[in-house]
Amino acid sequence: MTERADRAERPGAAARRTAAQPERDPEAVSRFVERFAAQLVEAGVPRMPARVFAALLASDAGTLTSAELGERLRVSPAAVSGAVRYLAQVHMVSREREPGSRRERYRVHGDQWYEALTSREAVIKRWEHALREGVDSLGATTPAGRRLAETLAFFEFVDTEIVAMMVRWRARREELFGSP
Amino acid sequence: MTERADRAERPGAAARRTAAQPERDPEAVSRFVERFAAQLVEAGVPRMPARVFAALLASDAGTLTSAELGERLRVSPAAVSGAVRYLAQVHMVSREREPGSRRERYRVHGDQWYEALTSREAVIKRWEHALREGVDSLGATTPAGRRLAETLAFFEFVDTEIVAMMVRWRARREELFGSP
DNA sequence: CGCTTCTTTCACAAACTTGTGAAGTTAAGG
DNA sequence: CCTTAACTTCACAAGTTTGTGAAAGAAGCG
Repeated sequence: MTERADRAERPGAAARRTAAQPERDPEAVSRFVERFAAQLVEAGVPRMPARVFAALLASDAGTLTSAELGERLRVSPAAVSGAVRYLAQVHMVSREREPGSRRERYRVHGDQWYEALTSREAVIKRWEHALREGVDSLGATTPAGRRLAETLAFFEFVDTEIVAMMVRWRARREELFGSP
Repeated sequence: MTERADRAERPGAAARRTAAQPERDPEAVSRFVERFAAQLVEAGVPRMPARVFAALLASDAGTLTSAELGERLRVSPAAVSGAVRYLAQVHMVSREREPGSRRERYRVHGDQWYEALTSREAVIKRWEHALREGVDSLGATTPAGRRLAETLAFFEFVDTEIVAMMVRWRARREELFGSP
């Protein structure tokens, strides 16, 4: 990826923008969405969920309807549906029904998704389980068994550390951004 | 000379098995390898690299040659080659040339790979970069911009925390397992 | 109630991944 | 030097994954 500084905007633009715009410069938003989504994809998130998620992140309200998502990402309702199902399953978004409309609204929990992402509780638990089995069946006193046991200990350590870390984060966040 | 690896054994364990096993019960090893690999796959690691990595983890010496890997996993040399290239790129294994032979030896750095896995330095750095761009182009004072800024702050926080955490881990590890 | 609007499900085609055999490359050992 | 063992690269076939259009399924609103 080369340096293609195609800025659609000049410094003044941000100031000029006023309440009239439903979302700021769709160009810029889309650029961010695609770039951030690409990074998520590299980290192992399936593509469409990554794009949907990035779009939600970049929305002012932090919520979008299925229709809005389809429109912004230029994909079919079916694709949105699938992506949202995935994201809900891994707790990166939640769905809310808007009372008085059959529209569904998807929301990124600004302050929860990255906690989920970082800790990956379920994933780590399964690793630990597999490692424990390995230690048992290879024998805790064999060189390989010892290696597995150490790895297991590491993940257990991380588990507890992350809990503490998130506590510190919430404190720091308050300090930086004020109370939620 | 292929079979001189994997032999630093304990008396008790050796008694239960027949003395001449090149690796402990290949059945059990293979079962662990496939199960652990499956978990890695679920976490986003490509299949063959995951299997190769698990096989190395479960080897007593912590190293295997390309030929040994191919044999244990029942795959072609080409597959091993590709998998190893991937793993080396993400620093989960390193390759060493055995002097006096054209065999290459792949090693899992018992105490480094999970550090790499956990911190995912490069990945997080790229996320931060994408987020910074996003804050800039959406405007730091817009709601969406603020959300991105907070996410960015979180990752920066995690960066520094993880460094400290790994220091604590090394201490704990020594305490649990003695010096490296 | 039934119309209308929105969402989900399903079968399938296109696009991408993976692993293979075979040919190519490198370097040890005669 | 030439042979040969060991690994790598390449083109391609098999197998997945993805996203779509079409049709069916909810749910407000008249």
